[in-house]
Amino acid sequence: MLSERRLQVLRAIVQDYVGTEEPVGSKALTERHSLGVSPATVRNDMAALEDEGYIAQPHTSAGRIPTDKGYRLFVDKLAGVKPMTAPERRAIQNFLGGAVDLDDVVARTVRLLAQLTRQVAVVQYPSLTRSTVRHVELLALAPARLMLVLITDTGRVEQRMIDCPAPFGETSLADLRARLNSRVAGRRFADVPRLVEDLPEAFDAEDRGAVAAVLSTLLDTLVEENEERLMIGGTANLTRFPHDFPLTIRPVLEALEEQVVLLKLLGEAKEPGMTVRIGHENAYEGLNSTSVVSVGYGSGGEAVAKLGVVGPTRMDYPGTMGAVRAVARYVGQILAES
Amino acid sequence: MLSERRLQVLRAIVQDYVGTEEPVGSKALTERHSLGVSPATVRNDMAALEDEGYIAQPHTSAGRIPTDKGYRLFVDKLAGVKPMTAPERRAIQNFLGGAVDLDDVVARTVRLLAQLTRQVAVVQYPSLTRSTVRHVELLALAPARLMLVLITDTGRVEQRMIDCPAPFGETSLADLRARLNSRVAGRRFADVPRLVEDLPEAFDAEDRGAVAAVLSTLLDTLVEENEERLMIGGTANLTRFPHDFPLTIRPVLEALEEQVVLLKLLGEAKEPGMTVRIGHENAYEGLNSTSVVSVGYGSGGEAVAKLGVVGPTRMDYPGTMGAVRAVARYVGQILAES
DNA sequence: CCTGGCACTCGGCGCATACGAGTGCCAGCT
DNA sequence: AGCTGGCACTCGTATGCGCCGAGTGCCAGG
Repeated sequence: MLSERRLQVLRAIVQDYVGTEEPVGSKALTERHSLGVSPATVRNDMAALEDEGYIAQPHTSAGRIPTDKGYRLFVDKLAGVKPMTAPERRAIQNFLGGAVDLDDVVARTVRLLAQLTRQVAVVQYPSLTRSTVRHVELLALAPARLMLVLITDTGRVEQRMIDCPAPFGETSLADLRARLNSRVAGRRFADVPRLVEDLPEAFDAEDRGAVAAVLSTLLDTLVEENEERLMIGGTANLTRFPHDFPLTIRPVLEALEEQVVLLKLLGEAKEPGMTVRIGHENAYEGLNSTSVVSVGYGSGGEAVAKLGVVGPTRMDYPGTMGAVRAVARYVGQILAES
Repeated sequence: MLSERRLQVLRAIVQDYVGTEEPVGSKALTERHSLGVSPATVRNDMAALEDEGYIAQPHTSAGRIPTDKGYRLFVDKLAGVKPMTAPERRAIQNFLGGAVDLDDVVARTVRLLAQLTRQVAVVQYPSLTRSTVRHVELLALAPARLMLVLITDTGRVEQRMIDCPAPFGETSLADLRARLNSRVAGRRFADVPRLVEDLPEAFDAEDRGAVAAVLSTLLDTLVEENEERLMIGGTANLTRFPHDFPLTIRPVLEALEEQVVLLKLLGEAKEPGMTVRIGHENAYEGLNSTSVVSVGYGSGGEAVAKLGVVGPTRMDYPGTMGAVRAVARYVGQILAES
């Protein structure tokens, strides 16, 4: 176990390194933080911390920088989450409150997160599976061609074309529309398959084919849309670190284009709280020198999607986590209102 | 006027520079291109070209690189558009043909363009104003609360909430829905305002308020959606040029985040053909060392939106233009079919 | 267990040098 | 008149060298 002072030394190293972006030495530490001991003592502590793998020196005769393990300890034990100030909260609320539709909410959230953290922001669109159905609409575009429109409580709209095996009368259509809505409106997507199971039985034989087509399209839509969409912003922030730069930026941009990678990344965060993945903790190789801070957000008590930021492992964790948490909360509020 | 040979020299310089990314000297030119004259002669020609402003040297005693003006001449007079090969065309068609909905079409188009050109691709969503209405749907979510869903012939769907001044009966709603559709279905968005102008008159006084609310929301939607959306991809390609890099990449990423800038950029291309904006021809300062190749695309004969790529001025213009044109064509086809 | 002192390491920086690609110009040739 | 070979010149880049200083590890003493 590390002594209290050694933890403080680690904390000081992380803070200084994050601030200056340069390896930090024992002397600088004692000057900038009142540890109450001499540089020599700090040197001993640093040697110990290095033995334990919390810090490392880029080369002999240079200061120390935190390792992933060091950041991990810092995040878990040494740093809190820095709450947003009241004016910041107000600004967030105002900015998000001005959104006109779901796309706009997501777009604003991305911008906001990127600005607050000065890092790359990633926001997942509210997922279908965990939301509920607000309305299902069926339109006859042609006698045997329907359009299915699905509206969620988060304001998302999905539409699909349906080619029916046989023409479908206007009254049957109205009937189906009414029955469908009475069964699924207000229900969770996950429950829909069970709820519509026996619907075809209520119809004449001649219409059953069409009803089945509609239902299968509806269920398909629910499944397909699990390949969820994301919005990304703040990539220009990647350029804030001019030196280590060409090495790290390339793979990060590539990762950001691979939505699959990103979705996995966000998806990994299973627990209700915030998740921080540091450096090599990220499964994807290109993100080995970045950290990902993510959290779920949702309209009710339940998370419907995730959002987060991607930045260098050398990031201001308390501040970033504070911003991420605050934004997630307010997006949740906005979604609940609309 | 420049002699024929001098034009060939310019063409050779552009080609070599694009290939090697290094200033090209007189000797290398005579070796790689059979110009039939000696380096000394080429030197004279290069001096002349430099006087005219078509090429420049980064520093004394270095080779020459084309200026924006040089590229301009190259694009206008010296280079054609390199057509795609048959296998490439097939690959494009297959890839785009697999799309399931409009979002997917746009997403695939972006990926494709980025891959083909190895540059940053920008695709504008098909615009509302130039497209036609496929269907307008009205849903009663509550007695005095409606949802308007607008479906375009390009498969785009827009929805809006409407709070009515007074409750709106189910029969009136069906009536309005039918009247609306009979008037605007199949018509161009631009014509909609004129077509619905007198609709309120067909309704009882008690319903007119609600009808007016619906119409005004509909018209708002048409206008608002002129703030059109874009999709971007291939930003990782920005890192293909490791040296001049930190300087150019930052402002480009910033520009790409400013949708307004991009929309303007694409919007500038008014003519039917392809537009190439080279370096300083771009109004936006951050893009002064990049070129933008853009073209309109659309389902019918008419362009409904634009797409293009952003890359360094030192790009393979014939190849890029070929790819952009081919992709635009096939996207148009796909949209027309669906 | 902390501290001051001391020898040592090693990366970064400045400077001087050498190299070579490329140029401009000129005199001569066709 | 235009092309060519030759030549002196420029200047950016690469290379090698030496210095400097931050930072370390270790040790002896408080």
